[in-house]
Amino acid sequence: MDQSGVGVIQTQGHGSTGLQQVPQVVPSDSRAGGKATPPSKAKRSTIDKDSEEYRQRRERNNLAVKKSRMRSKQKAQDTQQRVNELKEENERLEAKIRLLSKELSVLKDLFLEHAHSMADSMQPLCAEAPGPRNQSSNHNGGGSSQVWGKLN
Amino acid sequence: MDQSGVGVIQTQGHGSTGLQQVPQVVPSDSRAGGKATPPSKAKRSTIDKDSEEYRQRRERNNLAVKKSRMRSKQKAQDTQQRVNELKEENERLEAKIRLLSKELSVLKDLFLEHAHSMADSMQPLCAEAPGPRNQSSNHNGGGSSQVWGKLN
DNA sequence: AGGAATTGCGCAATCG
DNA sequence: GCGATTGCGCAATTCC
Repeated sequence: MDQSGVGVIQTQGHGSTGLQQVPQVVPSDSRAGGKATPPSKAKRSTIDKDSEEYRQRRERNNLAVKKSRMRSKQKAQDTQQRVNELKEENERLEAKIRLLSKELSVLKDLFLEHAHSMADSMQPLCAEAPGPRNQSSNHNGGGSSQVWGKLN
Repeated sequence: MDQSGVGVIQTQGHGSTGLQQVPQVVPSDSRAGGKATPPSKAKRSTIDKDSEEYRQRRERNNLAVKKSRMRSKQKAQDTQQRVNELKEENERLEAKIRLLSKELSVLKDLFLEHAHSMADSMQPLCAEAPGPRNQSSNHNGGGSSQVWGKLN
């Protein structure tokens, strides 16, 4: 980068780049709201660019601008990074969900098995034997499952 | 906003705002790499601001700049929104994890209860009675729990 | 009243 | 050669 910015830089007329100009801003009146602007004195319709005070103000503002832009850029970067962090966390959470789901599934299978063996040991009374011996609990993809209906 | 930009605007020297200047860019040589810059012809060290072609280039560039900045801003906004979306999703996932954990806890309690009643029904043989009657399964905050050790 | 912070804009140098 | 980026300064506004 370079950024000679051509314009009106030198604090004075130090004469380094051979640049010269005399813009002379003339805002005519610089009023938009139409309020009452006591033009008392009318100042000098030409903002003396050569004024010491003017240059100081400009320089301070330029500094502020640079600072503001730096922060703006930094913030953008931070936001981007936040996105990455959140993405990672999301994956971790999803992994955990997969794990918990699997555990739940296993436990439910164990439960069914137990229920069946208990039913088997009770031959005399209540003779009932469901068809399929089940195979892997209820694989409900994503519906809270609620254990099994009861047991909220 | 205004953006008189002080600078060198008028396509010509139509003289409307009383602005006047004679910047005369003189990059001296505009060389940094120190490579060989065949100064053949040497062109005109002064870029005629009044050139028709110059104004066209500037105008096109200004347009491009505006466009670029718009996109940049848009991108930043999108990124910010992405953060919000990810945050929401994160909360959803965490809620789901809480739910699954609770279900798991309940199931484990049921399991223990069953185990105990089964042990109770077996009085004669294997006379063994652990101390505490357990109270609410294993509340391991966040360690995969692995159901109970076995059953990977 | 006033300075710092923002913001829109144009310029010029670079980049691709 | 040209559009896209980028750093910078200016000026108007806004914020404090």
